Amino acid sequence: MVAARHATLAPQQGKERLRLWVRILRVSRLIEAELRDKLKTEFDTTLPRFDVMAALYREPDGMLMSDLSRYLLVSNGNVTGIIDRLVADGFVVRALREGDRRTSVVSLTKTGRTFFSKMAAVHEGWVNARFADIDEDEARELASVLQSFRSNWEAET
Amino acid sequence: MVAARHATLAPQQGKERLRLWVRILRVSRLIEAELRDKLKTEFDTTLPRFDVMAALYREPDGMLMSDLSRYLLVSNGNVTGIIDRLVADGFVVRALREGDRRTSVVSLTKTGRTFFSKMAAVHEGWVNARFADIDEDEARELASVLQSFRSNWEAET
DNA sequence: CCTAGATATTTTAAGCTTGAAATAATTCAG
DNA sequence: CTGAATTATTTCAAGCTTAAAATATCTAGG
Repeated sequence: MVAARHATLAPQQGKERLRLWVRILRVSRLIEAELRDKLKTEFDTTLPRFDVMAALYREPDGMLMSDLSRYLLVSNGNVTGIIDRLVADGFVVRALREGDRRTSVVSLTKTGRTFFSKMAAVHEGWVNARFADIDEDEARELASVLQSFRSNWEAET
Repeated sequence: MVAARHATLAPQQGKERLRLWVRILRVSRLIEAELRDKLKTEFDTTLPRFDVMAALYREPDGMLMSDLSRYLLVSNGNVTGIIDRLVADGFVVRALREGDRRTSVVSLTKTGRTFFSKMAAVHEGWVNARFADIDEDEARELASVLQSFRSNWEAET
């Protein structure tokens, strides 16, 4: 009977975890869609640009292209294009780095910092409003589960 | 003093919720990246194609393009392209619908159903393996928080 | 019947994304 | 010192994605 129990129980657990994943994905897409829309209409920018600027905002001394792509979990070539456009718009500069001519350090311009800091404040408001229904304890616990999930991931990989 | 307390406490709460959002986003991107990679190497397909096929698999009688895009939370035009390629590969058919020549009903072909059902089983295994660290209770609670989050969303919107 | 508005879908242009190939520069074993 | 391997980035082709415009069809009011 053990085998039989396995046959019915294991799939059940599997479904539960699959369901969790589907819900994480759905919630994250819902919110992303809303943020994308708001960024577009209120700041005439995109989510990927916001993400890149957020990363650079945290590093006033700039980042290498490879640091950016690793941090944002996207490919190298992807970052190149986004940075190209941000440079064209005057929000970002590429600086040559003394001693290693392969790399360039990208960082926000003054204009970029000013623009992003305005955007970040509004963005935080949007997120707070969206998550207002989730109470503090739940938010904290949920965040901690996700955090440990990610730690395990990085330990395994 | 109440005002002063607000001034320090409210931002703190805000940060907590922002952090939660950032973590949801990160976990979902980590997993998506892994699934994309596995789908590519093991089934020579993509995540969007998988998503479309999953939706169609649940509806043997087929779906309208607009149902698909609403369900998947993506734009109309987006679905058109993915379906075009799935049709070209013989996984999906468009059927004219009697009585309304604007619409077409898309559904999986026999080949498509067979292919997807193999893929789905393996996919479920990947997700289970990934979420193995999260225990059942946590998974259930997390899923329920996300579910009610989404319900609230849909009620508000 | 006719046409104005609504509905379903496709097309388009611009930007995002990936993985792989190409370029360029650095490092290090011999 | 040299050249083979490594590292950092860009380029490329294909596919994904969106919002907006274009098509095509349907529905209803007059």
